[in-house]
Amino acid sequence: MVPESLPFDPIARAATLWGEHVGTPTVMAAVTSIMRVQQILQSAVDAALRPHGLTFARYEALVLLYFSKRGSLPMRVMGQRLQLHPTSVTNIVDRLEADGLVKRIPHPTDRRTTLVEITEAGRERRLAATEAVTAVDFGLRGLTDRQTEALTDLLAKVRRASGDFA
Amino acid sequence: MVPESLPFDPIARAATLWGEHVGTPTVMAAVTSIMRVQQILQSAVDAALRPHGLTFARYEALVLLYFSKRGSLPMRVMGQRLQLHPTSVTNIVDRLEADGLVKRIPHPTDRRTTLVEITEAGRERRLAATEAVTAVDFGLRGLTDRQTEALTDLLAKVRRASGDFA
DNA sequence: GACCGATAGTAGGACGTCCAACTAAATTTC
DNA sequence: GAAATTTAGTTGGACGTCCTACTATCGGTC
Repeated sequence: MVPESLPFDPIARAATLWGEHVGTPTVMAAVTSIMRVQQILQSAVDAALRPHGLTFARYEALVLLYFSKRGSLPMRVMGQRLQLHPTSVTNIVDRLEADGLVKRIPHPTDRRTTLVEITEAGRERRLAATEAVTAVDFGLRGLTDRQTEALTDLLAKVRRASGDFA
Repeated sequence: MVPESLPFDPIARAATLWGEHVGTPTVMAAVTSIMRVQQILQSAVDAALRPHGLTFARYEALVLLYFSKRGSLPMRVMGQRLQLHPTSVTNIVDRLEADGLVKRIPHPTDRRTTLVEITEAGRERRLAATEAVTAVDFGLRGLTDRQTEALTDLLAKVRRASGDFA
């Protein structure tokens, strides 16, 4: 989440904080930009979802379950797909369940495993929320399709160099 | 913060979650990549700072104060420079003060204002922490200098289109 | 000089994320 | 087949972020 108002030039932040003091200025500018853009995106999506009583994290979980074959997944798998710590999954499922959007059901054969199943209310909520998310252009309208692809490619290089895509 | 292990291909996440269901696939791939890279960077910096008893947020605050002219700033200004909600500044300063790295002092003329001043211990901590942060290459070694600049430029376009750089 | 809106900061609460430690169950090892 | 190891999930605590609501103070207006 980011403050609603941004009463200054964020570029000044990078200069003030990093300048030539820490690391390569070029690198730090990129780091700061990524941090900032992520904030912007997160904020935009959360704002769109708030009227629907969802956060981005919970929306992602709902979408994940919706598009799963059986409408249910083990919590462990949810954590893998959403790149979340097991405790974060517990937290999110707790809240979704409290809202009646999903429910926990025991795994038929593995008693360690808990399946999370999307409810009918959850399906309806996802539909409404998706309309809101679709209406957000994610502030990426500043880029052409080719530039968007270029951005993704550059970020993919970073991820690869960081051992992502394990 | 991000889980230490990432036992799957994050690209699959974008496909699973978004596919052609929400928005333009190209755009969503970029969004997902930004979210992910931010996670990676945040995680790398936090890991480097943990041995020094700092988080990235607190480190930023410390650096900001260190490079200020008088070694002190009003909390309001800190919030502007760091793009943080006033309550987040309160939180961070609380913790830094508890560690003896900064201290609150009253503003000489405006009694509403609280100045936050870096202590000697704070200066020493910043130095040690900066060495740790400098050693992190932020996973951007996957890019050449030119590519890093290209990345920053693309992100700047996004920020501009989103009304950043107010 | 007395209001009254704007400003600085804090308190309390929600949320998402992590880690460490724990329980329960399955799997592997011997 | 019993013991050790691994795996699934939860609990409790820390942290950072936000929002709403509040107090204290400043400044401008009348």
